[in-house]
Amino acid sequence: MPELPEVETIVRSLQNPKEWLLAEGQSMRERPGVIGRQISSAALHWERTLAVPTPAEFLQHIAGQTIQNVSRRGKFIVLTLDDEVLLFHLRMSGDLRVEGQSAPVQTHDRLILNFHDDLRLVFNDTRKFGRAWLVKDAQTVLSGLGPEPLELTISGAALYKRWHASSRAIKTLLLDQSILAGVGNIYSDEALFLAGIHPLSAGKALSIEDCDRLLSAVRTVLQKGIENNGASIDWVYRGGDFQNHFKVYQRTGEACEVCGSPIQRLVIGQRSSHFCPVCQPNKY
DNA sequence: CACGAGACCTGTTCGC
DNA sequence: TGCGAACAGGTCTCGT
Repeated sequence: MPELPEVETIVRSLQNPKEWLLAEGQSMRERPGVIGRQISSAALHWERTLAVPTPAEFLQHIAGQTIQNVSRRGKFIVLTLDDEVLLFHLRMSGDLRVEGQSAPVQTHDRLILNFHDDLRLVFNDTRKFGRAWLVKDAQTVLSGLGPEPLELTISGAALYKRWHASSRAIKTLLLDQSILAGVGNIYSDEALFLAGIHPLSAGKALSIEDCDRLLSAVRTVLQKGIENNGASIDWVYRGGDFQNHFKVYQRTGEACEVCGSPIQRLVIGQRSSHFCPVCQPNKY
């Protein structure tokens, strides 16, 4: 499910500033945040959800800690606790929700954190790919990530250095989290369309201008995704609206909004890629 | 070392 | 209708 905009949406809902909720006309009871809440106990229903430490150590260490902050790095959700950091990666089907402890446990709930005040935080993950880490230093988990695409510290020229050094398809390079953190299959396809770049283009075939334009396009689609609370497809992840703004993703055979050509689908690096053969001329 | 294929999982949809 | 194949927001690991 989740790429940067979906993860950002979840993080914002977990931060849940009171004023924002009131502006939306929602009460704390309907969309409670987790900052400031103290964990009383935890339950682990699928052991492999926990990357580190062991279940016994986790259950012992987590009890009594208060959530001091919630943030995002790439596609990771970072909960800062008193003594340690709890990180989640939702992978394909993970989700986090906050609810009362009397709510029924759901089929794919994998990890539950109970708070002292009758609320709980639940990690639900149908496909069991998601992971949680409880560590002293978040960097042990996050150190391999490239820069945040929405931060202004990264430039097209810096990406050109990485991309131009590779003969791999730019579609694959966009998914490489060590080059740029947070872009996934939906937003890479949408960004390549916006930039007018064919997904099979080799990194080394891109000019600096191409890289500038592609970084701008990545930022544009990520921002639009965030503004629309992410994308909701199928049964996974609810509340987002960006699926109604896709130009190419999962639109195989439909007419390109710009030129009318049928959108095509290709498998690149074992991921499906959607593109307009006319607006994104092949230059690899 | 860089790259691609397979593995990890469950659920839905598509084609015969 | 039934049943297997294909496919799904991601990333590790292993072999070449």
